[in-house]
Amino acid sequence: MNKFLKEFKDRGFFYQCTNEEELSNLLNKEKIKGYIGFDCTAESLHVGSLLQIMCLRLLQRYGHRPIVLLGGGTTRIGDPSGKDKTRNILSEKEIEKNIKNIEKILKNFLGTKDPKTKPIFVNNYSWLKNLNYISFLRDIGKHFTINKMLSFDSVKTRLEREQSLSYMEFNYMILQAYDFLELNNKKDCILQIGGSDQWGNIVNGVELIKRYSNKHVYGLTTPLITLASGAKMGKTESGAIWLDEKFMSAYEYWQFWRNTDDRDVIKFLKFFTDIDLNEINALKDNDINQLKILLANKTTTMLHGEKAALKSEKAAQEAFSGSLLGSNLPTVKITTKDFNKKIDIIYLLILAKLETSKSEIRRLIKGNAIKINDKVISDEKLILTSEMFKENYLKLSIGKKRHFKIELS
RNA sequence: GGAGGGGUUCCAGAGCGGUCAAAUGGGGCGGGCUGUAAACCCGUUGACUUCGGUCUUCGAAAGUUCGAAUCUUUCCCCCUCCA
Repeated sequence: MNKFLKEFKDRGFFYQCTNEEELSNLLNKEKIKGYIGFDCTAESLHVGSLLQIMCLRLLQRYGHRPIVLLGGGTTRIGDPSGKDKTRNILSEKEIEKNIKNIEKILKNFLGTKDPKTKPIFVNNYSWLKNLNYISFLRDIGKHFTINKMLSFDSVKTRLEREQSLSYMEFNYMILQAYDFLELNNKKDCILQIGGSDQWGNIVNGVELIKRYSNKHVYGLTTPLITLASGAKMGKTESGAIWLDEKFMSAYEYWQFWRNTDDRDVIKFLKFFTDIDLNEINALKDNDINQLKILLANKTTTMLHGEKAALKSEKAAQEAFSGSLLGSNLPTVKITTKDFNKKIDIIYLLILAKLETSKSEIRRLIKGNAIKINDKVISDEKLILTSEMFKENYLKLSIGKKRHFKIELS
């Protein structure tokens, strides 16, 4: 088997392939281009897309060239896969903004100096916007039968649930197939990778290219990641795990990985780091907490850089082990002016925007959750005094996991 | 078009004139145990509070009543069955 495919499988990325043997042979013979499409509905990507990104990284590592397709056009339509309702359609401006930001994020993962494997970014709006309806129907539409389109899961579930499926959305799969054709024609792209929910869309593209150009191209899908706890990857109650400093700090990102379930650690090391598989196997019996730190460091480095990762690790050390005042902790500043108003502990948390509800803060205090300099605060009316500050800052903890440096300035 | 069922706090889902800020389960949050894990146990889960209470919530609006999530009317939205 081709080496890339082997590692793809060994890391657990593999779910289905349209023609594994042929693809393997081809990959042995030449360097190819492969693409993944990203939806631009949100301003940023979250951990849910990370597996796909890692696929492109792996491809790149084996000397192939990744193409990132930003769905500027298709986002204007909305993919019905996995949705039981029509999505909100975004404005042009929003989509443009999202695309720029998502591209920036992906460059963190796929950036390289090697011109041969440098990622190619394309926006399908550039070819979709000018499609001529009649010629599109004649050239492309004729290759799709309604009979088959109706048999796709994404369509079937909608119809079964009697949720309306607009003609616009119904066309999504054709457009995605057309994207592949376009990339094949213009960029000589012969592989599309995607999540298992994209299988139908991917196969459509492969078949369209076969019919239209009589060329063989391939599709590869990744499994849906299931966590040991049964929850969905990357969604916590407090929100998505964003791959973007703007929405989630490096420290929080680091913490997300540090808190991985024991049972998922090895799996995640394979999925989300570049660590050699032999090395991971050798590490298996190491202390599980050390492995989590390794995971957190590698993933954070990849996205936010090594400096940010190390800083996060340090901050975590300071926050969780001992009473050392953590200079690397997330910092919240309060002004001397506010301090002079004799603010109490409740107001401090509001002022620092760490909590929004006073009732909630009272509850936390009753539950021994609030600490100043590692001492439990039990008096909700406690006024901040200058003795609490050492060199203008104090450590404030909410629960066991949220630690902050409050700085007086 | 005809006949029914329903919209309740983050979710599921009880309540069907006062004792309802609303059972129960899930989730969240906090505490304990531990390893910043899992499992388990306990507490908590509308807002504000001088901790006595006060204010705002049960699809929307209006009404009946001393008093409504619960009754009436109109409106909006879902679902099931029949044609």
